[in-house]
Amino acid sequence: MKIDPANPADLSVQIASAIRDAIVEGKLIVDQRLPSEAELCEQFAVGRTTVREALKRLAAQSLIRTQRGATGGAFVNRLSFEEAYSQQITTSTLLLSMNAVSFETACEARFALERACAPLSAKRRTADQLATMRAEIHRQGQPGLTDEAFCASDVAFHRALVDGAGNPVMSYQLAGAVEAMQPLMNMITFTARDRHAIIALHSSIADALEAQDAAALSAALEDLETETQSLARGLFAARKAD
Amino acid sequence: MKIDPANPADLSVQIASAIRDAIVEGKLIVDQRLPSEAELCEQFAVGRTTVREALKRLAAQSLIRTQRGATGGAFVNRLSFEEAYSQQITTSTLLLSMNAVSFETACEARFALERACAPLSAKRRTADQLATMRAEIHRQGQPGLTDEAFCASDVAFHRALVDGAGNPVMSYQLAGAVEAMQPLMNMITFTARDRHAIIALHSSIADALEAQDAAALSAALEDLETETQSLARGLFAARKAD
DNA sequence: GCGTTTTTAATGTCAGACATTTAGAGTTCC
DNA sequence: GGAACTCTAAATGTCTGACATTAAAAACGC
Repeated sequence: MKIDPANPADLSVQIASAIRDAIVEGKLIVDQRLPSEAELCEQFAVGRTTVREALKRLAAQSLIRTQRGATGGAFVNRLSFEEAYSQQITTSTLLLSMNAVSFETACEARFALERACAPLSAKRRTADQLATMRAEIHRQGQPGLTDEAFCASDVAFHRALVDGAGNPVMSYQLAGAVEAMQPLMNMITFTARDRHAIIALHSSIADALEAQDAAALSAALEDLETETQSLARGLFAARKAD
Repeated sequence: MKIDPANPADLSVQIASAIRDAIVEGKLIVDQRLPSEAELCEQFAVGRTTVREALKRLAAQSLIRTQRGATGGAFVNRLSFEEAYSQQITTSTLLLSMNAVSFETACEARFALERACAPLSAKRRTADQLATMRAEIHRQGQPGLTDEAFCASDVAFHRALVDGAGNPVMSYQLAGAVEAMQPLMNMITFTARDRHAIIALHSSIADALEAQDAAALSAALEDLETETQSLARGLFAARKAD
């Protein structure tokens, strides 16, 4: 691992990058301890500040964790699905909000991806996941529920559907797509009639899943997308007219 | 934005977290300049080192960028799809390699997600994307190609397919799934016969895409998954027998 | 006016000190 | 001998002050 002092890029960036590469390439393996800050200073011939800033960069990406104390130090972190989920969700959410992605585009992507797990979810969904979905449907029907709570429940419902595929990689990839929709959905105000329509479609989805009928599930998801898109279109058109 | 000095968590983590929340909640908007390091020191009543480490954490997640010079400082960064792609790819790759995800699981997720864009790609693929895919197919057929180069070309082929859906959100979500497969695929040694079979399936995919036939595209993708899975199963079984 | 130079306000890096945490070795007391 | 306690050492976390570097803006000279 070497850095180039003549490189115009910040030293801490170069050091972080060198260590990251070592991790990605498997030269540093999970739970292995990195040299102490003092040793890294010597190795790269830089001050401690610089080394520390490099380590903070890696810590921010969950690539390493640090521990204080006598046997402490920086260790290569096993990136858990949990950590990766939450990072993905923040990134996806910001990506959508900062790039003015249209509701239509985001919605299309989300439903396309959800339909991808339909066959697997139909085959593998557990009773537990089904119960979660039914519970969320029930919650969505309660009077006095705020729009925000309704959307949150919607997200929970869809996450259960995705998790039903029983494939952690897929759950991870879709977490971002599903959760990042919430702020967009929150922009919508749902009338009682809108909610009723959505709840009915959610019920069809749950029914199809219970019957393990992949075709019905896909169809129901498609209907839900159509409904959601037309709902949004109507609302944005009305708002524009104001 | 406040921090709690009594909190056992590191101050720099708390500060980073406070600023991140402000960005996510929209209190700090894109391209807005953050207070200078000195001002942040005062505001949070901590040393400059601490503030700087917090800023480095945010920079590592591409939430801010810094600029030196008189009018410099830290600015809220517009998270571009490009940046998000590459972050997603590193994270996905590490996630798979560190959690001993089986080839089967990863492969299933990837193909399920790719089938999700089949209908859209069939509708929207550009001539350019089709040409890229044909070019990659041609490369894959060249003799003397290393296994690694073959896999890289495979990834390029599939990315073109995904991009064909013309939905940046979907491309972003799938980038991780497609690219993270490469290291796993690299573990496989392809016989000439294997390559021939894969190239034939790639051609069917390109043909279906050219004809804008969504059903044929889905079927071809399914065949490719079956082929890939059986190829891997055969190889792992053989290796185990050794 | 238009180059050139100087100033200035930032971030980047360094060195040294002290605070805090934690494991483990050592010690004491039953 | 074992349990509780103390001490020590090694590591990260934080603070301070200094200097280097960068880049824009202001001042200057012509």
